[in-house]
Amino acid sequence: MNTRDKIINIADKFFYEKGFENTSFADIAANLNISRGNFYHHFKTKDEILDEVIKQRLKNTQNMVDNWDLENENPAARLKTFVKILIRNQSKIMEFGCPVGTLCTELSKLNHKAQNDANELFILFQTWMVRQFNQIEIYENANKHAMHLLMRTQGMAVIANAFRDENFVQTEVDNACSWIDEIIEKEGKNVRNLS
Amino acid sequence: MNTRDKIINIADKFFYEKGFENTSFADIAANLNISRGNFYHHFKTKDEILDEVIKQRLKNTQNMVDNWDLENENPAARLKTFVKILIRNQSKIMEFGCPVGTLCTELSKLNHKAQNDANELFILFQTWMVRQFNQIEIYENANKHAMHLLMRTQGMAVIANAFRDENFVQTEVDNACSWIDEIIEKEGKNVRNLS
DNA sequence: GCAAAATTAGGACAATTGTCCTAATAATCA
DNA sequence: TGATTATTAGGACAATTGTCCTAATTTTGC
Repeated sequence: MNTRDKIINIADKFFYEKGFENTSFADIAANLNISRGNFYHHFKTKDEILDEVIKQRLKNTQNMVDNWDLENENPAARLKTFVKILIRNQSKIMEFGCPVGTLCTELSKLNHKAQNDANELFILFQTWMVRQFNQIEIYENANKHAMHLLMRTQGMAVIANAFRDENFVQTEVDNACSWIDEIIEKEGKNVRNLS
Repeated sequence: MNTRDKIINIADKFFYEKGFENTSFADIAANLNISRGNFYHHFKTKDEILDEVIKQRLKNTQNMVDNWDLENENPAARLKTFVKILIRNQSKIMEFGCPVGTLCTELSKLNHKAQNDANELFILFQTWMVRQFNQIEIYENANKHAMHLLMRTQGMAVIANAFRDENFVQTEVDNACSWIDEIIEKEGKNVRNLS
């Protein structure tokens, strides 16, 4: 891997674990055993690194949801796979929160110009979930349901991070999965796309 | 108001709006027209200011929920008053997120020693909500329900902050209020404390 | 194998950070 | 009033920040 990509990867990790503002060039340089001056050849500013980190996250996230489409037979299972991300990444989320939510929250406080770019990560999930609801012919409330699931996962991540309670996460993931079943039972129409 | 209290108040505001790390002594001093060196007489460290800010928030929050107890006739109305904080503080929450959630999130990334103190703000709400559920003789699931409502308000705040969508907030507050009604209808027993 | 380009190291830079000192001023109380 | 205490201003301090320069080194392409 070239130095540029190494910088992006470590920055991605540190921005998540320590926060953007609280991660310095020195932190990244020390971790990669490169000199601080070396950065300027690859990135003109720290903000430019952030831009690339967000771009990479967007790409990785898109790949992830694309795989969810392939790996699951129906929209219900896909939506549950989304919710269960809280279980799969449980330890990291309990330690550092949601990578998307905490970044957006921080950039909002910093009034940072990359706010909109970071929000695209949310919008990616939102758009993908709307499509899942549409596939079972839920159209009118598709966006509301997508936002609701987005809201729940963010709430779970914040509380999981503060309380560090595994049982809470499991309970709320189960709740959210039940909610998905209920909504589909009530509003879902396209039976071919249901299990 | 004395200088010490002025410092705490402005720090409280700035820690919320700009974040703890991103608020400097210089910011506070400039806003109060006092010299930077003056701080040391009142607080030995920045962390000490944070401690006082959290103490003040705990006191104010306790007063707030105490008033909710007096102003509402039954637990259902009280719990809804809690949820509707998202409406009452809508513009601030859309701009800066939830004061409790964003502080806990930031302190977690900073691995700051005041994490547990900040979490007490969450616990205050949790404890208060458990008491509301207990009053209508919901005991077994009281804590799960309290955590659920805490989770929902945090999720709403994160999404409201990122999307800045008033309709979303209104819709989800309504959803949460409906959820309260449903739970009470299913599990509530003490009819004297119901409307 | 040599010239051009890409990459890196090392450090200078001005600005800002939290902390802490000293001296001046204001308030308090006998 | 005069002495003591509380409060404040102003700046020093070492450390750290992001930025940017130059010179050395490595890689690349002919």
